[in-house]
Order: sequence, then structure tokens, then C-alpha cells
Amino acid sequence: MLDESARLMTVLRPVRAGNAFEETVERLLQAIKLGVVAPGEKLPPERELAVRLGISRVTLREAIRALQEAGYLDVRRGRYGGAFVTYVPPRPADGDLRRVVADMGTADLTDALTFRMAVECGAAQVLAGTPLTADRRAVLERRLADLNAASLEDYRRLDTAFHLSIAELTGSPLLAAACADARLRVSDLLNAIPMLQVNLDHAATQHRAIVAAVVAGDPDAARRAVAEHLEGTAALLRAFLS
Amino acid sequence: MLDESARLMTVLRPVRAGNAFEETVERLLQAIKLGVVAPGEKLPPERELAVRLGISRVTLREAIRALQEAGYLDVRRGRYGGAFVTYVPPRPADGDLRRVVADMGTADLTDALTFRMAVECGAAQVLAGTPLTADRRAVLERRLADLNAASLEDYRRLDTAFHLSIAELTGSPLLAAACADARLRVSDLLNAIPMLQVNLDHAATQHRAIVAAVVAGDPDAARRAVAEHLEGTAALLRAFLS
DNA sequence: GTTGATTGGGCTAGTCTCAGACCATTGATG
DNA sequence: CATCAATGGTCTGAGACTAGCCCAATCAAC
Repeated sequence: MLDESARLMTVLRPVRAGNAFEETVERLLQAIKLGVVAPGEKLPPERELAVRLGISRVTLREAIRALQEAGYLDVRRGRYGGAFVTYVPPRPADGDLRRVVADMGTADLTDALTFRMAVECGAAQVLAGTPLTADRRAVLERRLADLNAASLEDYRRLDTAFHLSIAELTGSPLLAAACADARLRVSDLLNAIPMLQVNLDHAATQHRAIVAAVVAGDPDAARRAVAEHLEGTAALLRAFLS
Repeated sequence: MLDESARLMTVLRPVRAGNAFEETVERLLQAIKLGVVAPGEKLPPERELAVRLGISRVTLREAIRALQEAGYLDVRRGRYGGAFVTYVPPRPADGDLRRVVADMGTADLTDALTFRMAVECGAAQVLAGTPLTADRRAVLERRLADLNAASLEDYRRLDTAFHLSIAELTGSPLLAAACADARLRVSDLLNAIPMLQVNLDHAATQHRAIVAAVVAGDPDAARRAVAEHLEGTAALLRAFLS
């Protein structure tokens, strides 16, 4: 990765990650696992969703059927029907984390963690560096409050919502997409980490620090706060690499 | 973008940017415009390139033919033949910038600038935050020296190389790809900006500051140095939005 | 109940894309 | 000058994907 060919690797990477079906399954799984569509809610109607995803309804339906058979969705016909999310993130059990880490491979893991660190810090910095309108500030503080009031059941979903809103509030779709992508790549890991009260308290303090720095308009502090927050996760995961 | 639906927009975005042909043209144009394949050099052989891009040779050849007809490539048959890059970035003329900005639209422009700011600052921060081996440090300083010694003809290409090596040196392919993507989205803009000596001198100072901060292992300073550097470009472009 | 709007289910004809094989050209090498 | 390896040029049959259409089920409203 040190020589001239690094950029060839970067730019001449695969144009498509797989076929349309696979990519669609992946994308829907994103929406479900990131909690964009919460358990009990339903996906948009097939026709609308197909347009949004830029694929045909046939392909979308194949993907939905795969997720249905895998137990993520419950599809019901007729008016007020739809594809309802049944997936509830399982409570992490001992050994889950080690298994997930082993499944990913150390290279992908460090790549994902590095990527997440860069884009989330960048997003926080950018957001802190621009004047925050009152309503945007309200959104951020609302997400923080929601997260602090969350049950264990909802915690990961609302944590995701909080983190992603930082990127969304910058107003850059590209940045929001990058952060969503980064989050997804570590979501299996996060779901496998036991949620201990001491860790949650620690995270809550860090979340408040992030919001405070953003509201104060201090890019350096925002960057540091996010970095510190993510470093906690990274350090925990790195312990499993040795 | 402030409500719940922001994440729906983010996650349920199009699965594919277009058909395989269009995406391939775009990707090859990246390689050419970013100077990954310099003028006079040739692309890898079709068979190899098709495998790398994950597409069929037929589709790749259609893309190559399009770029040939558009004047970017000169394709020669036989041994030692290949698709040679003929494109040389044109010297910016007055009015180019205004036209390019108008073509992009203000929304896409601010999106691209914001995205670039976030990922490049994030990359510099990450790189500064990890111990730099001697050879990696040498690569970075080599790129800086190359850039400082560049002719006007080579400047943009080597500037790209310098900026991208920061992301590449983090060792994260995802981050490298994000930075390459960000750079590409502003490359037409950068190419339309007249290269004035005073600006080049200014940029050179900032580039040195970035390298110094990275080498010193100071993430905050690195982040600030990159932010300041990119802010110059952004400010110049924003002037065309009013 | 009947109706009507909304939603999933399914079919078909046509286009895009692919894998693989074979042909044509070039030019360094012996 | 003949050879041959590397490279672009071309064809074909199969599979993936799409657009558009109509059918079937459901359920609130009347």
C-alpha cells in the first residue's frame, strides 16, 4: 500500500459490489439493522421502494422474500399490508463478540474502525464549525435526550440515530451516507458487545460532551470528544485481536 | 432533512448509480482526471482491468470506446498496445469556474465541499494519531517534495497524489476510497481555478504544515491544518455562489 | 354487505450484461 | 524475415434485470 499502485487499487476497485439482488438485500438489511425502520414498522410499498432504490420491482421482491425467509420481515397483503420488520437485535451473549470479530477478519475490522473514526470525527468537526440554527440544535438535543431515556431494548437503535444525526445535520447527503456506511460496518460488532451499566454511563457522558462541543461551536473539542468516544469501542475490540 | 425521514433518504438511496457502462465510464474518468494514470501512460490490459472492475470485457470495451471518442484515450492494438491516456487538463480560462459551478448546482457543490472537508480532515487526524513508520513518513515527505518541485502542468496531478496519500497511509481502503471520491467531486472545480503563484505559495505553506503536524503526531494540528487548507478553496468557490 | 383504494403476487417481452471462445494486429526477438 | 507473446476486436448463447401490465387479497368507509 505504500507505492504508486495504492491509488490504482483505490480507483480501479470493483464497480459493483455484487448483483442487484445482493446489493438490495444488503441495503434493506442496513435499514433494518440500523433501526431506520424500527421493529413493528413496515417498509415503504414495493412500488415506491423500487423507485427509491433504482431497481425493478421484481428484483426488490426477490430481496424482500429472502429477508422474509431469513426471519427479518413479515409480509402481509392487502390494504394496510406491507413488509413489517420483525427483527429484534438479540441480546449479546458471551462469545458472540469473539465470533463476530473472527468472522470479519482483522483487516476488515481495522479498516472499518479507521473509516468510522475518520468520517464521524470529520462530521462532528464540520457540524461544530458551522452556525447551528435553533431547530437543528433542537434535533440534536432531542436525539441525545431520547438516547438517555432509552431502554436496553432500544438503546442501539437510538444510539445509531444520535450518531447519524450529527452527519445528517451537516446537510451533506454524501457525508450522511458515508457515516451510515461506516456505522453499518461495525453494527454487528456493537450488537455483540454486552451493554454494561458502567459502559452506558460512560458513553452518556461522552455523548453529552460531543453535543456540548458542537453547540459551543468548537470543532477541535467536537473532534476530540468523538475520537475519545469511538476510541473506547475500538480499544475494546482490539483486545480481541490479540 | 431535519426529521425522521432523513435516515430513510440516506439508507434507501439508489442501489446503483446507473448502468454498468455509465459507472465504468465514470470510474475510468476518475483514474484519468485524478492522474492515477498519467498522460502518455496506458490503462491495464482490458482482460485484467475487467476483472479488477468486476465487469465483463464487453462492457469495459464500450466504456473505453466512449472515452476514446471523447478524446481521453488513444487505443492501439498489438503487443505493447493498449489504451493510452491523451487527456491533459486544460489550462483554466476566465469564466470556466463560473460555468463549472453553475453546472454543478449549489446543492451538489456544498455537499461535495462538506464531504471533502470531513473525510480529508478525518484522514489527517487518524494518520497523525497513529505512529508513523519510517517508510510511511518517507512516502509522505516524498509526495510533498514532488509537489513542491512540480511544473504547472503536473501540479494538479501531484496535488491529488499528495492529498490522497494521506488517506492511503492510514491503511484503510474505505477511507482512501472516500477521499478519492471526494477529490473527484471537486476536481472539475479545481481544474477551473487559475493557478496563481501567490496561491501556490500559500498552498505549499499549508501542505508543509499538514505534513509537520502528521509527523509530529498531533491530530488536532493536523485537522486544523487540513481544514484551513480546504477552507481556502471552499471560500473561493463560495464566492461564486452569490 | 358492497365498494374502492391500497397493497402484495405474478407474468411477459425486451434489454443489459456476462463468460468464454476465437480472430486480427503489432512489434520485439532471434 | 519468421516467430510468438501480448494485446485489442468480435461473436454467441445464457442469464440477470427491467418496464409495464393485470390479478388477488385486505380492510376501512359507506
